[in-house]
Amino acid sequence: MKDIAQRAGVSESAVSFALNDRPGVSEITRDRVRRVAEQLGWRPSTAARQLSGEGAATVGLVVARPADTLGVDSFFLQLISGIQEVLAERHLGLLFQVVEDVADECGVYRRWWAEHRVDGVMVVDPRTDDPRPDLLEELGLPAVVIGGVPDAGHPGISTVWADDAGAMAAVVDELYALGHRRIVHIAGLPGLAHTERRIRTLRAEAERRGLTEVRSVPTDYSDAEGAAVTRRVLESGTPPTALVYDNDVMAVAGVAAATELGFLVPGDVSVVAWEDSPLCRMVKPWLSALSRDTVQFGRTAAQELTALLDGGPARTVQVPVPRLIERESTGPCGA
Amino acid sequence: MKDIAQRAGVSESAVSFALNDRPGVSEITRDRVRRVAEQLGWRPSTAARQLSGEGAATVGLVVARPADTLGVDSFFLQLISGIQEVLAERHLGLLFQVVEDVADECGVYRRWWAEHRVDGVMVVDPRTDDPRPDLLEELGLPAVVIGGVPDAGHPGISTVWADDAGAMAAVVDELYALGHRRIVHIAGLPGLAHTERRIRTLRAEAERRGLTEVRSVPTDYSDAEGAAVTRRVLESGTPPTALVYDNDVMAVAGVAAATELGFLVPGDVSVVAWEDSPLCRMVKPWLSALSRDTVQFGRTAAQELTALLDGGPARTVQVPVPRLIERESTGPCGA
DNA sequence: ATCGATCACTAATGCGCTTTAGATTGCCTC
DNA sequence: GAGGCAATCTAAAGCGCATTAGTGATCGAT
Repeated sequence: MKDIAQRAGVSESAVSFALNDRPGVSEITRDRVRRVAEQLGWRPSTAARQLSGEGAATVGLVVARPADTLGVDSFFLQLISGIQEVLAERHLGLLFQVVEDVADECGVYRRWWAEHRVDGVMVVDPRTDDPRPDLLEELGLPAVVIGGVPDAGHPGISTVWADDAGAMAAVVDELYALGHRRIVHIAGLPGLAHTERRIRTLRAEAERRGLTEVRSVPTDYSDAEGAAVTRRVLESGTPPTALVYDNDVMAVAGVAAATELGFLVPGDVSVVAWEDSPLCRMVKPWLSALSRDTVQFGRTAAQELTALLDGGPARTVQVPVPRLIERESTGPCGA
Repeated sequence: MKDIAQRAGVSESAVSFALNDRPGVSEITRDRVRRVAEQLGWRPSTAARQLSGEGAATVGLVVARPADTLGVDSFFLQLISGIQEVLAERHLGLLFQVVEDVADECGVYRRWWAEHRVDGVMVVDPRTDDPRPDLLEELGLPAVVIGGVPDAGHPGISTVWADDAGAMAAVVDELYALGHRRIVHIAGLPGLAHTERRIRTLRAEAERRGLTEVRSVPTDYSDAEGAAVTRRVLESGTPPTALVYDNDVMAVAGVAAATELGFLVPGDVSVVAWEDSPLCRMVKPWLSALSRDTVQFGRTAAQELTALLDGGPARTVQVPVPRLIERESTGPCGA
């Protein structure tokens, strides 16, 4: 920057004004400085900038999942690439961290905050009794919760959410219409907010229709548990005629398990996967799935965060309800 | 830090000495300062630290793949979680970015370098005629190339690599032993170094054995192309009796496509997937796959980078050769 | 008893940038 | 033509830390 000042024949302050579109320099000087800066390939040192009051030009994302259950679904990378698109435009960096559990995650937030490493964070996998919003509010770290429930309790935190309840109701509607009365929901991790919401909605919908043989079984999202639970419920006295899996991986593993037990899909049992992905079209029968635009989800979340960083108010925005794509794994109830 | 100095009754310099294990303070003062710092939950501002000569305490990772082909395989998240493990110990952050192509990637490196944002980077998906090592060498940015070939041309850059050639040779060995003489390799992206290496090795192995009906077909790694190529080669006059897929996703899609055409796996055609993952055990038949410890791969790479940051010499380290796990999709040649 | 050396600590500088408080000039007004 | 004002620019301070050059005090050696 000293170089620029020298070459342009002005003071460093003038350079700062010129490059940050601040008043105090004439247009011709501004242009000259800009040209010199460009020519020199100058970029402001984020460290120096940050030290003098600006932000860190970085947002954080921490994922709390054990390594082995992390890579199985494509959700995260899709989400991240959506986030990136928006952040890249504004030259914001994404600091990414994988940890074991939520306690560690809180530790990371505290550290980032103390080190002034990030201007804001994106929180994924919101949970019931989640300590993170409280913490972030306390730290004063702008945040957007991805996939949470609208939460009036934290005025500084934005929420981007999909209507899982509505989607679950739609799935039950459709299965009911197909004649299914015994439905098992192979759910995801018990602590997650959207898992609980789906479970509650399923129960409510069942009660509304007077269905007694409808239930949810929580799992860890892994293919192994998906298959195991599938075997268990299908081998019970009165097996369900429809299975709803909370992710694509379990659905695929479940179909394989069912087939092995001699159950035809969708003849004997219908299957719905909550997350759509190429996977659902890679196995036969093709899986009916709840589809949403995960990349767009990420974009929306990042937009909310940048809005927050710009001093905007916290908002709660809803992304489109996941749509049920009926393929080959759902059909009329045969039992 | 000023607070700490005040509360401990010493100067800021003393605090700095104490907390950085530098000589110049007595052990009792050091302890006292440490206690106060801990009590206050103090963490050094990375920005300030960086400004006074230290590094950014951050390493960068940029992935150049279009969003939709990104999430399909579990490779990246596995790799990243391995990387994280090592970085977290040293309180190094991981700056992550997804871009469209290598040109953009180079732009990101230039920007990071100019902004002093990272101390080093990890390069993935090395290519033939890759511009990145040259660039990084020019910028003087410590780097480790993940999955490259040993490269003597860049003294400042470490390489962590798996012996794809050896693995391919082992696969051909095994398939040959099973009686297969017509083999098609459904390869990955043409520009990638390991793709080319696998293709070359396959050709060499074929020539060595006098096999004429062995070839590679490059793809974009997607399930769609995997299935399409599978259909094309199986419908040709003399279809291959063994297929080697460069990733798990294409292998699964390929098996589905083959089955649909009436080919039995492994009766009519054997299938090997290059990358092992839960996916390979989720479909029937279970896929024989080349397995390696991707998380460990990431750990090794991160260790090399930290060694480089500590001023160590650039090295070339090899991770274990992927092992062929024979499951149900390979068998004796029936044709 | 005096000098140099060692130890424990403090004062002051600089990293690269933003920003506030001047300084200088030209121009307008009455 | 003197005072005032806007426009354009410069000087200087400060962000939080590391580091270098100092400052006393204590100690052992002569």
